[in-house]
Amino acid sequence: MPELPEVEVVRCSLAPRLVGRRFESVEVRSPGLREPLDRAALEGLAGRRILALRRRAKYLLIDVEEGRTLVLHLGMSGRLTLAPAGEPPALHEHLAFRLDRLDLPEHLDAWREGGEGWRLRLVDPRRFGLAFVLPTAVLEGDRHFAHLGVEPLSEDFSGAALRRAARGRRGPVKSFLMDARVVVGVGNIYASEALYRAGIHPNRSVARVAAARWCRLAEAVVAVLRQAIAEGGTTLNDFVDGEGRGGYFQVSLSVYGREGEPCPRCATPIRRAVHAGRGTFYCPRCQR
DNA sequence: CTTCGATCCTGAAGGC
DNA sequence: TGCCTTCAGGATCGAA
Repeated sequence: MPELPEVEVVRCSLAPRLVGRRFESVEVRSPGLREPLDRAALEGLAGRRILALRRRAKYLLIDVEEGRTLVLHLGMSGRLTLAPAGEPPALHEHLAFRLDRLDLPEHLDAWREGGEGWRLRLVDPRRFGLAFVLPTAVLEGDRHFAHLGVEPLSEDFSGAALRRAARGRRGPVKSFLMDARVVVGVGNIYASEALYRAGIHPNRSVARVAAARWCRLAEAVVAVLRQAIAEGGTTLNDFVDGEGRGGYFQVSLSVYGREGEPCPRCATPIRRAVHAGRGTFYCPRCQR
């Protein structure tokens, strides 16, 4: 489900409601997701105040007091949302973090609704997600992060950076764009969309992409990701932000999921192919 | 070293 | 209506 824009949308929606509060208690309701859950480490977050919400690649990072960071990954089907503390657990609710209550004037205290406070919960039917705790200071050295490439919305990302990373490599440019060692956060939806915007055929070998086209591709990646964030992410099936609201970018998708529909630019029917087992959508006329 | 395919899991959708 | 197959936004591992 979530690629970079969706994780960013979750982060932005939750940050104002989480930063400054404490995890009052932590409930670990499943033995594991993609990896076993460290019950003691997660429960050890109880009582700590939330300092910041950050993102690295598709990981959401929740920094808490005393130098710890809760790392969450939503996998394919994960949802991270707020719910009233008294609401019964959802199906596949693997983690629940009960939040403390802010001492606000009553007319400002939305948290007072229901009288029981709120909880942050991770629901993930397919259990492809991750949840673990790391010391904040050594986060980047962890095996989940050590190999990751450049952030596409950072200043370090450019056509030149892509071209450099492509040196000595082969294979289709679509697989290259989805390789987290090259650039992070670009998943199956936005890889198709960025290649369409750049006019590059997904099957083109990385060895045959000219310098100017690497620049167009980098610009297309940034434009697609920024627009998707602005539109609240892509809700194809089940993506929602921290408040349970869906996104709108699915309306703006040019090719993804549109096999047989006319290309927005030239009306040629959109085609579907498969790269590394994943569906790829493209216009055979606009993309070369 | 890279690249590809299989794999973890549930649920939605489509064919019959 | 119901049963069966196929496919899905990610990331890792082993094989070649």
